Amino acid sequence: MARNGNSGTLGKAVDVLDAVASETTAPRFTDLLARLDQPRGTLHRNISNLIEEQLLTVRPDHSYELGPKLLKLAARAWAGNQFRTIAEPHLKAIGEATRETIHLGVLSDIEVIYLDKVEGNQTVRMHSQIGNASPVYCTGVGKAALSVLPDDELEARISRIVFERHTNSTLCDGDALKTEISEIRHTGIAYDREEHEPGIHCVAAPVYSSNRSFFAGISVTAPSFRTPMDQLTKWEPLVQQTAAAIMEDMENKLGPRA
Amino acid sequence: MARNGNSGTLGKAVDVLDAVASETTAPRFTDLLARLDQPRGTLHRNISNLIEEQLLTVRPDHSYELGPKLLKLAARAWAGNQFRTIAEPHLKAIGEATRETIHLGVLSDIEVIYLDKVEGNQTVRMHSQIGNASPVYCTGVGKAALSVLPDDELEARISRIVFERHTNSTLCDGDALKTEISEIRHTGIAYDREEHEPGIHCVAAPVYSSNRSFFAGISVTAPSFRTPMDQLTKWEPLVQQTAAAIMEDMENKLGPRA
DNA sequence: CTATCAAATTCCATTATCTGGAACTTAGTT
DNA sequence: AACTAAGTTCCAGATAATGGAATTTGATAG
Repeated sequence: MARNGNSGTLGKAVDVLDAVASETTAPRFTDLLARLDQPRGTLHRNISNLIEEQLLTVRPDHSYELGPKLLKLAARAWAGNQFRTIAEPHLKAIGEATRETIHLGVLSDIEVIYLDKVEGNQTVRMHSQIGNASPVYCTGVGKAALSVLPDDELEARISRIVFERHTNSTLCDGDALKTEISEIRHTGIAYDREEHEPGIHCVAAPVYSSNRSFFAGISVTAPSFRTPMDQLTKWEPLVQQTAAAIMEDMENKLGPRA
Repeated sequence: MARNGNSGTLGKAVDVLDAVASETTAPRFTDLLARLDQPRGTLHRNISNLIEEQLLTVRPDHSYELGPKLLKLAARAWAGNQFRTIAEPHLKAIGEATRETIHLGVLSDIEVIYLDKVEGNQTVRMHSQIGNASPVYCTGVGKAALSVLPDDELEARISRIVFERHTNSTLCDGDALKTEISEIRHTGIAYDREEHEPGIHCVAAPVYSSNRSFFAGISVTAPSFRTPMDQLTKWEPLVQQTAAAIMEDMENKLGPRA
């Protein structure tokens, strides 16, 4: 559980933020001390610096919370994100075509971070998902993005995964995942067959640019009781076309050279 | 324009993030070099470290963009934010009562960072505002929060403001602002009379806890063509009651001691 | 295709900053 | 009031950041 060993001063500081972020309940000093093997003095000063920068906040009971400055930076990160901006109209289009939820996610080490979400049904609050990170191995976008990675990178990342069972369809070992990835490499389509959340499945396609080492994906997500598997299958071409259209826009807008 | 002088290694790194965030167009290395007086070598390594931590991303044309990791951290920061969680039901309630847009913002130096937003009319995308930072001197929430600051803090912060005219009602000097703050201190209500955006005005009340040095505010925002000033005036008690209710909840849930 | 100039990246001896063990202070408990 | 656990401060030593200069890369023009 101890997530440590990031090098450099900045790395240590980010480790602290990660530790605070990954606790479900706001940690106190001792909790962090136990979790991150940084010595007392060091940890204390790292925390003080983070508080100084508004990246961390102290609660009245001496527990720590991520600071509002992160929200400010993230708002800019979201608005300024080039890939997201380019993809946006395409996501809206496929959202209207399918009337289901569309996700745009980018690969970040062994997680998928969602950059955007278009709802078929507009009742759910948007921001509840933006920025959320999910494991690669049990999401459509994650597997799609993995499938376009060069072999050595794929190996390296899979070896770093710590599998956790989310549903009884979750692929829980590296070999099963590798087998599925090689299929996805042929078909160009990835499925999440209720592997992350029971009752939810999706079709996904990769969106990437190898020479920019950029790996992402889009997906159409639906509840399985309402939208059966064969409907997802019918959406395959649409998902692939949308992915292709986004990649084409990227090539054009970013210039054809690497 | 040069925003520099933050001390410590982490401070320098955050300066870089701030610089990238505050440029409207993604800056390249030289742009940052000019903006932040960090020497070439130093800046270069700082940038590399930030990229390593996924807090910054390089675009194909060597310009820099804030990284997806910020979105991940911000999603946690938002979800875990204690104040926001406590305020949420109250915001919903006043949102339903007024059928207008409700903002929850927290004071961060001389800016207001919006923590939450409840729409009267649900067509606008939620996340477009979360995390957005606005100047203190021309927003209702900003002025409300300033009004509950101790005198010395108030002075100090006002002296740091660089006023910029947003509309022709914007208060553009410290004295005008101080005069208005002292009125707000009596009434407990702040207005933004189209001072930030033309056609938009709002009523706001402070939400704070001096002994926790926590300063924030809530506001009801409306387009002036649809909702005239005297309607805002009628909402004064409601806004104050909501603010009071949030503060009471905070006292109860955080424990009465400082 | 090659020359030219600007921008980006690397290098490394110096030095400031971070490190971390231990002593100290504060808060909560029996 | 005494005790225990949690949080904070201190400072000599080690490490990682600094920053000027040299090198490489890349864009633009001839």
